[in-house]
Amino acid sequence: MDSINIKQLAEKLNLSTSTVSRAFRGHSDINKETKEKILAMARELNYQPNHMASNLRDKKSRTIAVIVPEIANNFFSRAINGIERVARDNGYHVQIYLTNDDFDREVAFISQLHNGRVDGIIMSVTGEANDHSYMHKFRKKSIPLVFFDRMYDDINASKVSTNDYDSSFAATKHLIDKGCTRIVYLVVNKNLSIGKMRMQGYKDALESAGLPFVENLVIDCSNELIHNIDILEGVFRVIKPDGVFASVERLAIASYYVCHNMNLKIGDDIKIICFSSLEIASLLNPPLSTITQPAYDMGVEAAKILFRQLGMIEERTGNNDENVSEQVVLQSDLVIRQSTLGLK
Amino acid sequence: MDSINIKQLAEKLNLSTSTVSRAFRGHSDINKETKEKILAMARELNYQPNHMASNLRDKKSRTIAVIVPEIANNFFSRAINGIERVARDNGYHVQIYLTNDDFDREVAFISQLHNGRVDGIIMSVTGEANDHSYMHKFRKKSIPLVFFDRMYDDINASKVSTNDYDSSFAATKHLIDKGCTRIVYLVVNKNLSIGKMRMQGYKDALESAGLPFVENLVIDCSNELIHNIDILEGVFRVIKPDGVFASVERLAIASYYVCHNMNLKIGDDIKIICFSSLEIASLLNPPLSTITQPAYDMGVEAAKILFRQLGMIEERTGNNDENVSEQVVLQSDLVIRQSTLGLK
DNA sequence: TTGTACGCGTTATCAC
DNA sequence: GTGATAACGCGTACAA
Repeated sequence: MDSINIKQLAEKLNLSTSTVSRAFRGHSDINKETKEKILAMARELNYQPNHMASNLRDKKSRTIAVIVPEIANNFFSRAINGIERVARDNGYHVQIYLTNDDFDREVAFISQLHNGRVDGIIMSVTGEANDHSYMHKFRKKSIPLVFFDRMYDDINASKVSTNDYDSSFAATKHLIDKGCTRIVYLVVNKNLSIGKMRMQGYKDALESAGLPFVENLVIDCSNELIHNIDILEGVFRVIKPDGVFASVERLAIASYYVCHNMNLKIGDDIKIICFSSLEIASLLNPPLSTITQPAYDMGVEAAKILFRQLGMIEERTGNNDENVSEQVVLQSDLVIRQSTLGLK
Repeated sequence: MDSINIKQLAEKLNLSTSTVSRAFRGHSDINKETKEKILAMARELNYQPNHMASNLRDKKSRTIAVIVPEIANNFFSRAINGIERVARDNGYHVQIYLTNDDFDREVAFISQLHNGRVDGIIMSVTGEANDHSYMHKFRKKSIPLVFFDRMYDDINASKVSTNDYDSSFAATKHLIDKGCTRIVYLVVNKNLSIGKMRMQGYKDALESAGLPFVENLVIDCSNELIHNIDILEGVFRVIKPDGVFASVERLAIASYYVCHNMNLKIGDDIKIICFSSLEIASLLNPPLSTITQPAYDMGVEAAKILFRQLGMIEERTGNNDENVSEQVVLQSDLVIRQSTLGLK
């Protein structure tokens, strides 16, 4: 431990620690020359104010937490990219927490983070239907929380989402327009509000086209590829759907594997569309039609809201009420490709 | 700010702060009953020891930094996944820093992190050929550093890599075996040691097959898809290679786009193979042959080394020298798919 | 313009 | 088994 502290630096300069401190904070008046001298010496000795100490003093960690289900996932990694960008611009640091869709871990993270370690939290929740009233306990504390994409409706916090209902409606309608009549809806977790919204869009699109909503066509899947392949093989064999609407990317991927295995021609025998952030959707065999969410922008928006609540950015309106929670809805893009078109 | 501190908690219990502190640290002897009473009250008042204060006291942040070029990237996001896993198991927190391949940012991060904010650093460097002697300055400090995948050879630190040379040799040999004679090598940054290793494997494989190494067949690319497409269109038109060895995934992706545009049949007209962590390589059109790196495991290894150096894990050997830097080499897998096979 | 002194919240050391 | 106290490193009110 050969790092130097403010006291030692002050001694070397024959100055008091307060003066040295001032040189870094820029605050109070300080002689231009002494300041330069201090900074020069600091550079030479490679001194930097200890953050733990500074943070303890002004009760700010200059750090935010990002809690997500997983990171090896196009959507979340891009969102984090956006968050990091904004955080860095504001001089903040970003801590990552992965729940792996484990509710207990989520609770543990949330609890641990309310001890001054971070100034705010951005999160996308696990899908567990458990009681999440535990969060209320923390909502009363001063640390702001922003949800993005996956959220708990019953928690009062700022939220960044996309127009899931409209997108789902449009995607389902697209399948119907292309001639599908037996469209399965693949979902991992029906309890998530986002899952509900997407399913509602699917339902309503069916209805408005005069097609019945059949409970059996809603397929519960998991996060395990192997498991999903099992499930879908059964579904494709028994139900013989002519359309697949996957609420998340990995379910479309599983569908592709199964179709390839079963020699089903995607686009012809069965049309597939899904929510996805896959940048190479057009390179798949066949190119995959997607509802593309603005993942990066969602991260940026979520972070901006958080920093606004942290007072780092001027309020959007003249309103200075820090407790107002913002709701932002971004638009997804429906990108039609071969998987829902078939042979041209 | 309605969070409570140890003093207030102590008052409410008619105890001293030391006793309360002990209840949490488990340390010294403490009456079972008082301890329980304290923990109960703590739970009720939702008290948690302030980490800034604890950290300041014992000079540990229980936090590590992960510096990577980007996160919206299969390889890095999986590696981070592995790192987070190990960190969490050790009760550590993970901070993410993205350089976006900007050398200045890398330097800035490294500098900022040496003020007690983190206890250790895991990083994959930018490709810049600049002078990185600045790192030496910090190497002397006590905070441990572990490189993974992309590293600076001249910096003495622990390193986790894969058998890049062997993989490259094998991949190139595979192309040659499949009949390729004009194989281009696509690279983003030739200055990286990893780039050099991979190119050497390519070179040596050519040589051992009696093929000449032609400087013109080494194509410098960038990180911009649009730009790479431009470059590759020219290359494919003028040089007319029958084989492509992409040193990173995104260059293979760009090649796919270009081949699709130019109506080149991948696998037949031109064979493509690359380093990649793409889980859906087999769903591409055509399925992409890859050298698959154990990204997750690399993250795990890097983190384990770091924690070993932090003294969190018992040393591997009986050797207690903390300054010994470890070198770990993991094996990549060569996975042959249609992109290098052509029509069966 | 600079120096002095205190407190941020915790925990280890020492005394009782 | 418990309480008082000092110190971690910094930043600011106050004094000079």
